[in-house]
Parts: sequence; structure tokens; C-alpha cells
Amino acid sequence: MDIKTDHLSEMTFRIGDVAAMFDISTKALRIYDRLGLLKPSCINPENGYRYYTPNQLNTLEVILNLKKVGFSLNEISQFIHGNLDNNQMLTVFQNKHFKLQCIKDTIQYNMELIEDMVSSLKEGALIHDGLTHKQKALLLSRITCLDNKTLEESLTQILWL
Amino acid sequence: MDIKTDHLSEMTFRIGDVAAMFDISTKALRIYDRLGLLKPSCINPENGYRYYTPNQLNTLEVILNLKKVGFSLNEISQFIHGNLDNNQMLTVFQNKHFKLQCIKDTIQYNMELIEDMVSSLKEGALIHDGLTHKQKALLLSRITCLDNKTLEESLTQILWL
DNA sequence: GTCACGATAACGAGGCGTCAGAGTTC
DNA sequence: GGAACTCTGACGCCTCGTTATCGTGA
Repeated sequence: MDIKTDHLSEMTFRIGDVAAMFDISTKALRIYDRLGLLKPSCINPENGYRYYTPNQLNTLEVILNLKKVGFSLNEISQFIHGNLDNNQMLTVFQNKHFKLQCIKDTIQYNMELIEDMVSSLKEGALIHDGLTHKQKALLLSRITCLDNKTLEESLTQILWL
Repeated sequence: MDIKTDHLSEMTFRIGDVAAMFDISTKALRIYDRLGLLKPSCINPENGYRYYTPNQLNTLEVILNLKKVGFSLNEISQFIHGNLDNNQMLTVFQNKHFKLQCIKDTIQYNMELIEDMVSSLKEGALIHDGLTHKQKALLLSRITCLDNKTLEESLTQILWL
């Protein structure tokens, strides 16, 4: 986390310094560079080293906060480079909120299914031997999923929409 | 969804029939084959066609149900091929339940953050022009995320553990 | 002959982790 | 001269979707 002074006599940080400050990897920073999310203010043409200014740390903070609440790098890119007014930003936030709600509902439903399976196991309904593991799993899944046909979206399908 | 009779005189389904019955892709079924999750009972050595028996449809149902509640193909494979007794299955289910709970909590927290951002936007706190979009985003993220430092796991980090 | 069906193979997505191999800075 | 840093590039993860090109079945 050393503060360097480059040939332009400005205070800059190297990629490892920035990574340490925000507890992320240098790999992530190189990806943000390549995607145009956060390009270093200066790149040494001799060795390719990336140098970041304190001002860019603010942008990085935005990126990480938006990522934290569930925006993809692509969405964040549109956030930063797109010309969004307040209403458009509002729409984006509300859409994301709705999608998170859908995911949460799906997860909640799946948790209840698992609770049913656990109950069945604990009640010893399947303690009897003579069943193969495949048969046990089949029974378990049938006990809880018979009314599940209507939940067409699987967790994995909905997760990153 | 034609029912075929192969050279062994058994009732079998072709890959497209099975895919249509369960509303999945043939690609998925080929992957389950390659991973050893669901190998066709018979493969025509001349043309490589896969043939499935009715019994295998039960296994497929198990696979899809386990997938639906959040298990990965790898975990499902261990389910089917591993020798798990009731207690071990119980542990697996409880672990999955716990992880789903963690994900749900994270999503809930992020939804509240977004709600705060939406409130800020609606209250017109940022209606004033003269701010760049970067500055707006920075303000928004700071408004809501100042106390977020303790939530170290990001959504993407925790999601598939 | 047509046309849906089957096969394999390769590329893409997201967001990096994790090498490898090389050069640089201190 | 050696540790710690930087660079680029490529493969892996996970579960397929999506071509592309081919052969097969009815």
C-alpha cells in the first residue's frame, strides 16, 4: 500500500496497492480495465504497469457497491458510461429489486421443500432398509415435489436474469 | 414422444422423447450421460443413438427435483453414486438448507439497500443537476453502503458455495 | 427426396482463481 | 542477488444455449 510518485509527479497507486486497499484481486482490476469499467489513469508504456489516482478509488468504490447489491459488470458499465437520468436509474433499481424478490421467493420455496425432506428423514419414514439409495431419493423427491410442477423456473435458470 | 422397440424387444425412448417429456434439452441429457448422472441403458453401436428405459425416467425425475432445490450436478452425482445412509443424507440436506438461508439473508439485505437508494432518488435528493452520473452513483452508493463494510461476502461470492 | 431427428465438436456466457513464464522494482 | 511485485495468456469452474456440420430414420 505504498504511495508512489510517477514521472508525472502525481500521487498514484499500483494495482497491488489498490487491490489490497479494497480486498479484491489484481485479476479483478485487470478485468475491470479490459471491460472499460475502471481504466488506470496512466499506464507506463515501457513495462505496462497500471497506475491509479485517488480519484479512481471513488469509482472503484461505486463499482464494488453496485456489485455487492447484485448488479453484473455489464450493468455497472452501463451505469457508468450510459447517460441515465434519475428516472432511468430509478427504473433500473426497481427492476433489480423485483428480480431479487423473485430469487428470494424461489429460495424460500426450495428451503421449505428441503425442510419437508428433512422431516421425512427424521420421522424415520425411510429407515427401513431394502431400499436402494436411488429409491430413497426418488421417494424423498416425490414426497415433496408432487405439487412442484407449476414452479417451472429452476433456481439456476432465474438466478442471473 | 414415440415409444420404440429396440433390438432387445424392450420399450425404450429416444433422447428427444425424454427431453420433451421433462421439458429439458437434449443437450442437458447428453451432459448427464457424460457426467455419469444418467447413462442410457442402451446405445446403438452403429449410430450412437441413446435409448432410455421407463425406469430411467424415475432417476431423471430425482435428478431434476434435486437440481430444482439447488443441488449442483456434482452433488447430485454423489447423491446417486455415493453410499449415503439416512444420517448422511440428513446432513447434506441441512447443509444445503443453511447455505440457502445465507443466500436469502444476503439477498434480503441487498434488497433493503436498493430500497434505500430508491427512496433517496424519489425524495429528489439528487435531482439537482450539475452532478455527473459517476458522482450520482457515488453518492447513492455511499448513502446506503457506509455501514456495509461488515458484510464481507458479496452475493456472487456466496452464491454457489 | 424431404425433413425431423440423432451425433460430435467448438464457442460463449460471468467473474474471476490459478497457474505458467517472463520481465521489473526495490 | 533475491524477494516481491508486475505483465500477458491460457485453462478451469458450472450448466448448458447456440451454432455448425454431419449422418440417420421414417
